[in-house]
Amino acid sequence: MVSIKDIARRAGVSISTVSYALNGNPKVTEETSKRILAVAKELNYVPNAAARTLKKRETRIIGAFLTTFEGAFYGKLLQGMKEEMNKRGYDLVICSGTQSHRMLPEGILDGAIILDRLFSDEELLLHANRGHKLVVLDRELKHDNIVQVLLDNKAGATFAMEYLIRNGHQKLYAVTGPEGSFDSEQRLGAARQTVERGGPLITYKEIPGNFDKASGEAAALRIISEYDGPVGVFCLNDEMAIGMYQALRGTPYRVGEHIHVVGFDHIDITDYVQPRMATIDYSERRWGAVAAEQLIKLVEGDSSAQHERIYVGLVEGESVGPASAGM
Amino acid sequence: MVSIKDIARRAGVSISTVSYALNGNPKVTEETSKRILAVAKELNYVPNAAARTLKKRETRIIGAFLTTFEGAFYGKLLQGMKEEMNKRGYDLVICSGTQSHRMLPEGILDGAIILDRLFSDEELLLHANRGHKLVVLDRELKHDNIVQVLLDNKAGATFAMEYLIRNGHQKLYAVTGPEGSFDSEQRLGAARQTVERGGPLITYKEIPGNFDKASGEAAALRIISEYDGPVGVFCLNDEMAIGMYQALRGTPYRVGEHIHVVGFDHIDITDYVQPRMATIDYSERRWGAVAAEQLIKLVEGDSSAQHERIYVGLVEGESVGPASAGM
DNA sequence: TTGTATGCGTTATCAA
DNA sequence: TTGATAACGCATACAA
Repeated sequence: MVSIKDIARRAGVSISTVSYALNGNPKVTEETSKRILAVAKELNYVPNAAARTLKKRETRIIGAFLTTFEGAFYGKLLQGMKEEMNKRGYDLVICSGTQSHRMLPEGILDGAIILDRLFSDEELLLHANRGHKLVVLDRELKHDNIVQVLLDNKAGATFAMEYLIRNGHQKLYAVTGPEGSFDSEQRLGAARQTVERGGPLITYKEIPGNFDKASGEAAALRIISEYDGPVGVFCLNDEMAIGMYQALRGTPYRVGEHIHVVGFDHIDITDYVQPRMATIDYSERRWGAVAAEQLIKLVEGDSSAQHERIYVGLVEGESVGPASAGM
Repeated sequence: MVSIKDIARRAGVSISTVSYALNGNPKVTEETSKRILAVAKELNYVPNAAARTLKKRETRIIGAFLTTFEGAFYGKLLQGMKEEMNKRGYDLVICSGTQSHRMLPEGILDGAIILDRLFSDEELLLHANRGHKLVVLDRELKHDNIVQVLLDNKAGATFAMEYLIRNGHQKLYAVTGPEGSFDSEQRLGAARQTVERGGPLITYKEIPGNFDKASGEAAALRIISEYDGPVGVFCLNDEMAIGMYQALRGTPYRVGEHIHVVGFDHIDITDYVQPRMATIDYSERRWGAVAAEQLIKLVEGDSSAQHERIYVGLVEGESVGPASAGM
């Protein structure tokens, strides 16, 4: 391994001069600097991160923590984060699993973005108390070192339910996400509120789901078994709505005619299915970028770091028609 | 920040004793050790990674490099890697983009697994020459510090093409992956060989694809436009085969009757589509685990580290029927 | 069994 | 403008 000491010897200067030159400090002559840089390149010098970190107490690496690498993978979200980070001179690494949590307190990461319910509130607060900077995307958590960047789930769920009601639907269902999911609970809360405001004629049932295709299929079967006229179904994510489409394919029940469906997330496939699926849209990429931006502010001590909300919108589709259509 | 110095002071011992105690060195008394550990816990001590790394020249962190976080994301592969790594006391982080390459030479990573054609051979060899340990999943590269863990693409492609030929197909197509893709090139090579061995009656065409759904759709249109009897199509990955299914849905051409399709990868959806898709199967998880295992061997200087091949198998499906079916 | 002292590679203070 | 030196937190050879 080649260190600044080697460069110093070779260039006939002291290590401090080398350090200055490598860091572009103007105190050192253009001349010397040039010579030193040349020697550095010649020797294939690469700075040692551990040494630098030990001195400067920063790594310029940010970690994003996920529950798992499998399944729906938030690709655009991570990509949005990465691009924003890189733009600002930070690197992003994706981590998963309890074992990797150590990287935060050990000082390998300058900060972390959390999208992992298995990372407990208590542990996060512990890290925050030790001075580590965090952005949470999956919970509400108050601390000076924690910023929340949350999806506007309530607005989205309200849009979805109002869309069904506006189309005349009075028999409503919601297919939920897994227990403990922040997104699911927020969406569900707003859905219930919208139902309450909808008047006494509305009936509303909740079917427990899991945010996966299988639970959407199961929900479809349950709805069919109870069917006695057109219903409006708010699937709390698109994945389950797709499952519902698939389960209905072999039956006499048609989406947008008998079963009216709204999803959430606007995943790619919703634009291609027949009939086109109504869903709630937001920019995953922007979500990531905003999270990155706020975290870097926190890390750099910029006091303008603050909680952010990611806005959502309704995408209409033929998966929802007037209630009269299925009579 | 609390260091071993603080613990030493508080426990009334020297820092070396603390260091010994924390590292479970039997030289220190049960007594003292207990006291020191208690103090460490009380002060919420966490070792400083930078300092430890500077001394020991290892981080116990491995990086996996991907081209992008978006799109098909090798979830099971990464999960397989992660589990194997964790089992052996290493952490895995996922990286993407040129900027993050620095982590290898700077000593932040003990080794890396490469699945990113944008990481050039030259750069990899450079790192290997500096003593860094690598496992490549996406190319052949010879170096003492590099181990290859490659899918048996040739066997897979051969299985796929032979399956079509065995079913009597003589008009064959291959829909390729993007240019420069190692997997695509290997599969294509084996496909051609199989065709040559298949005899003079066979016609064979290649349609350039991109490993995505859209190019599968495009390929379907092209095949339809040339249609004059049943054809066998080897899509070099499942994604494109799914695209082909979709494009065919609105046409009079049926999969497994007019257009006979084999994919590659055995992604989940191939089991659910109608008709069930024939494809080439392998364990992504195992691929990851084997890569992790070999890399750790390299890192730890175990000379038994060696190139590995991940075996594949044919999954039959109704997407391929006898050639006579579509007459 | 415990303590003293040194060095890992870098940054940064201070003196020359 | 450059050089000598201390310090970051830890591991470890050696001394006590």
